[in-house]
Amino acid sequence: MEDRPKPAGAATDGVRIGSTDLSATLRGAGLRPTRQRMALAELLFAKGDRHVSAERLYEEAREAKVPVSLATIYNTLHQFTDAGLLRAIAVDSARTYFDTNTGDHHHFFIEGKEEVIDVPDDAIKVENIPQPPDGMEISRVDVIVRVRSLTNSS
Amino acid sequence: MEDRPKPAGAATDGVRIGSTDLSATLRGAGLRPTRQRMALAELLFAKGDRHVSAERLYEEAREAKVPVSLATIYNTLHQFTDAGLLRAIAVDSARTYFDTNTGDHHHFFIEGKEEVIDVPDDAIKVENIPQPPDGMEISRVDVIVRVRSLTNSS
DNA sequence: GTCATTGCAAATACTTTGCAAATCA
DNA sequence: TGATTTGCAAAGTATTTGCAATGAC
Repeated sequence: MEDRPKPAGAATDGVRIGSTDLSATLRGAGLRPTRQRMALAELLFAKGDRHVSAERLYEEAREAKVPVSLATIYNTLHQFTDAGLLRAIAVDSARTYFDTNTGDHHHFFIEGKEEVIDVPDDAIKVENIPQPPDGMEISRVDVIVRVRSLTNSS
Repeated sequence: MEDRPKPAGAATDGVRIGSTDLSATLRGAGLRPTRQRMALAELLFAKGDRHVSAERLYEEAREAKVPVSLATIYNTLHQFTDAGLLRAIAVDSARTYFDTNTGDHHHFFIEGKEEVIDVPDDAIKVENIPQPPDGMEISRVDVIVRVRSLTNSS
C-alpha cells in the first residue's frame, strides 16, 4: 500500500474544480501534479458533472492519447475521492461510479444502460430521517431513483 | 444459462413468507421445492427480516449441515429475487445483499461493519421525486442512510 | 424416463497489490 | 538525489457459467 497516500489537506465538500488551476488544486489536495493526474483531472472536470467508472475513464484516456495504466486510473480515482474532489457512488454491485459533483444531490440509475445521472435541481427532499443506531452517526444519505425504459422491459 | 429460469407466476410485492407452506410458495413461484431450495428458504425466511450476502448464506447452510454449493446459493438467490421473494440491494460495490423484506422500506448501511439494517417503521418519506428522463419509468426508489460509529472514525 | 436442478471447476469482471523502473521537485 | 508515482503482471474477491451427475415427479 505504498500508493494512495491519504492527503493531508483534503478539500471540503462541494468544491467546484475550474478547468484551469488543476495543478494548484492537486497540490492543495496533497497530490503532486504529475502528467497522468493532470490529464485525468482534465478529463474528469473539464466537461461538467459526470459519473464515470474506472474502465470508462481508462477508455477516454486512451482516446485522448494519455499514457496511463488501469492501475493508475484506480489509484488516482481513489486519491481524488479521498481528497474530496470526487465522490464514490454505489448503485450497482458490480462497478463503482465516481461523481465529479461532490455536493449534496441524488441520482437516477438507468437499469439496462447501467448509467448514472444527477437528479436535476436537487429536487428530492428526504423527510424523517430516523435516529441512527446507538453510537452511530450519519455519514451520508443517498437516494437512488432506479429507472428503466418503458419499452425494452427487462 | 440453463439454470435460473424466469418463474412464470412471480409473486407480487410485499409478500410475507410464513415458516410453513414453503413448498407451496416455491411452487407458486414456478420453482420445484428441492432439498436445497427448501433448506435455503427456511434459513432465509424463518428468522424474520434479514439482509444476507451469498457468502453469509453459504456459511449458514454449512452450519446447518445443508448440503449445497456456492453456485447453487447464487442461483437460488437470483431465482428467489426474480420470483419476488427477495430483493437485491446495492449498497456496497463489492457484494450484493439480499433482503427478505420485499416491501417498501429503506436501509441503514453501517460502514466498517458492512452491515445492512432496515430503517424502522418506514419512517423515511421521499418528497418531490422528479420526472424520470424521457421514455423512462421509475422502477424503485432506494434510500441508503450510511452510518459510521462515532468512535473508530475511518 | 425425462427434464429440472445441482455441484464442481474453470471462467469472468472488477479491483487491488508488490515491486522495479520512471518521474518530479 | 531522494521521495513519490507509475505500470506491469500477478493476486484477490465476488460472481457466473459449462457440463456431467443427480434428483424430482
